[in-house]
Amino acid sequence: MGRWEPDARGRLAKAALELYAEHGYEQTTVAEIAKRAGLTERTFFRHYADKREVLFAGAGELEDLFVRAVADAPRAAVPLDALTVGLDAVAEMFADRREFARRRHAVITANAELQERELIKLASLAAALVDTLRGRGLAEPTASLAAEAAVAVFKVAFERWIAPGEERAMRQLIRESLTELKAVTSGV
Amino acid sequence: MGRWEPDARGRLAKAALELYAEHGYEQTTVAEIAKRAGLTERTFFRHYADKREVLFAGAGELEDLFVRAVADAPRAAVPLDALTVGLDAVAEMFADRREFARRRHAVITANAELQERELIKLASLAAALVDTLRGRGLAEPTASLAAEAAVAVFKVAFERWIAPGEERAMRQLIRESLTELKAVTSGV
DNA sequence: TTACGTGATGACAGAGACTGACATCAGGTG
DNA sequence: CACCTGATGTCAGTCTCTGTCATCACGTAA
Repeated sequence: MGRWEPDARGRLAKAALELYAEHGYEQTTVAEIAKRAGLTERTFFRHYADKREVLFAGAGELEDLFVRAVADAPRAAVPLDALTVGLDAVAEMFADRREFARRRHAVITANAELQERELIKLASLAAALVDTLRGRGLAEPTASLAAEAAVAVFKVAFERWIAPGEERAMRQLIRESLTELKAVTSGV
Repeated sequence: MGRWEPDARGRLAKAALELYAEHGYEQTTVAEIAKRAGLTERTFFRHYADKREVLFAGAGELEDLFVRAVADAPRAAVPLDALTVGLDAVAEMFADRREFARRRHAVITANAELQERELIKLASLAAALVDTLRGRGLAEPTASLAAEAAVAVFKVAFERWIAPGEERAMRQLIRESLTELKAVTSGV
């Protein structure tokens, strides 16, 4: 056995989600999270930049996955179709984590600071998509608008996917949201 | 003359923007802002909920203006046209404040925490637009997608409007961004 | 085996954001 | 003149987050 219990980072994330869910984000102190994980407050801040970031460790991977899928989409694909390839990749990644996503999202929805962090992660995703679309030859401001549209579709589809009782696959909800977006922007 | 210098709130906002621009947001303490405004730190927090909010006092008015314009758009107007009425109202409100908007936006762009706050203000705007569109009879998720699209158009047009050397009116940039959005979502 | 470097953690002090409670006091009101 | 009100000041305290130094199991090389 090593000197320390393994996976300190994961233990902190687990303790934080539990405590945020049990007592609320604001009512939970970092010292409490660290204690439940068998560590000290100082060590928490070595693993996570701040008290919010502990809920968003997976955002980078989601961004990488999305971006890579868009970049690898057929060169002939129209921007929105390339973005759809990325959306499908994200849907697949989430597929078997619906309950975890529900718990996590309930915590975030209950607190404005956490929503802010979620929004900037989505903004970062949008910015990365803009770069990728530009790399595919799309000009501004079209690239920004297409990226924002794709993120909007993701947001809407995700919220529907985690709605209580919802059982349809995220991929299907993404398809429906894309269709709705096309309809509403075509001025019907 | 009254017991206190007038417009404490405005003095705090002015001092904060100046100091954030001069030394950066993080390097500025609330005590310094209060001192420049001739007040104490405690009084700052009576006027603004936190150190960031002092830059976003106008967000509520922008939201009200936008929402009211959409609500008052002709009943026959298609969602995107109603939203365009709102965008035009916002453009008019900004018209004579381009230099102030540039200074303020430069401060926000330089700091992630301030960007988070900006994003949640835009999310609040989007949520208010959803309510308004629902009031006009639009169903979900179409209402959410239309609102997100309108906010995306605003973001893109605003950024172009404050770009160095840009002199075109915001209304025109909004028109162009709307056209781009329609093109990209129609799959061209 | 011994000496040394490395990396994850702990301990501690301190700055700064934010809050609650109470004090102050000019101006209005009866 | 007594009283109330509202904006501000003062002070103590909690919590987030950071810098710095100490600790110590483990791996590596002489």
